[in-house]
Amino acid sequence: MAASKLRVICGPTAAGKSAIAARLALEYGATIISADSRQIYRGFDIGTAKPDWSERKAIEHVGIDVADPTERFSASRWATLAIEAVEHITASGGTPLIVGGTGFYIRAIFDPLFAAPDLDEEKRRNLEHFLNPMSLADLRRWCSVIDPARAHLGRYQLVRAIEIALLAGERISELQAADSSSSSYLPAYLLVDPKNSLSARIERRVQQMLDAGWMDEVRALDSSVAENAPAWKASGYQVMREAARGTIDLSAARDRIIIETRQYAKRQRTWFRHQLGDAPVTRLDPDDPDAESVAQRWWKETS
RNA sequence: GGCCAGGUAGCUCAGUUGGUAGAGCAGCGGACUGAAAAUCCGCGUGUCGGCGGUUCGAUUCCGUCCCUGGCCA
Repeated sequence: MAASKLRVICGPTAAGKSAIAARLALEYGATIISADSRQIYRGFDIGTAKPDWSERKAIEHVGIDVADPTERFSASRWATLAIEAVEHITASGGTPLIVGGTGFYIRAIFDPLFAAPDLDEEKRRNLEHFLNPMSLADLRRWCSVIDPARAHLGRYQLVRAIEIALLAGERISELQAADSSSSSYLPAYLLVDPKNSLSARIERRVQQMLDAGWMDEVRALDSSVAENAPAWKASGYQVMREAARGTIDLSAARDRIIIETRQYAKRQRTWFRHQLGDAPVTRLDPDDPDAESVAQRWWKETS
């Protein structure tokens, strides 16, 4: 069976992906699948720039509000959900459009993750109990013995590599190499990135979030969502929580959030620069006068 | 006007008993296979406020001027 093409709009945060996606989705009757690891969480709305209710009424969105803030989500869970949505939308005559900035999630659709070995939950908990307090340097030493190909990575990756090696007797690096599964989809990327104005766009958007009542949202979440819930890891939320509690003042919080968001956007740019593989990528700068025609051409070329 | 404390990287500052300097933050580059808005790795030349003087050599000592803050008039 030939792989079918899937349209994906990606790019750094605050680049203007949603606006372009909304225009195309309205015009062509598409359903948007959000590829965003923070918009999955219920209640974290303003700071994750979820589409508001009027937008969601006009355009069908999936992948938003699908998890409780305390749940640890995963790339494979998202990929499963997204593929199901694509199949469902296609079967009922619609057109799926993937839109988001979580590159790792998006890649999991087109370059499927290896089938993870089942780990004994109790053993895993015990091992994590042992591993979590370890220093980064020690974790790295362990990993360089057990699965050296992963020893250069970050803390969570090291822990996972050690767990899989010790509990399943397999190395992630080898599971990966041995994995031959392939996707039934091919990506057609529209990479949205304002070369010069991203920083200013971020600043503007943070201010808009503040004006839209972000502080009130965070105050309410602080009293109802556990402090260590994964959803709090979205850019700005921990700083806003500090501001809501009065530990830092609002203007300092605002400055800090702008910085955090820029740093995140920079990591995204690095990802999209190197991790998209051989797939065709159409670049769009929303500041260019021909942005709209680039988007239209991209849509029509992809069928 | 007088006295005091400062003026060193984009910012906050350290330092050089005279041999032209380094931290944090910011910034930049990179990694990434079930936590990814996460987790990590790498990158530090800048008239050491200006001009003179002493010295083989001054960012460092001396003089002078400029700027900022504080106190006194």
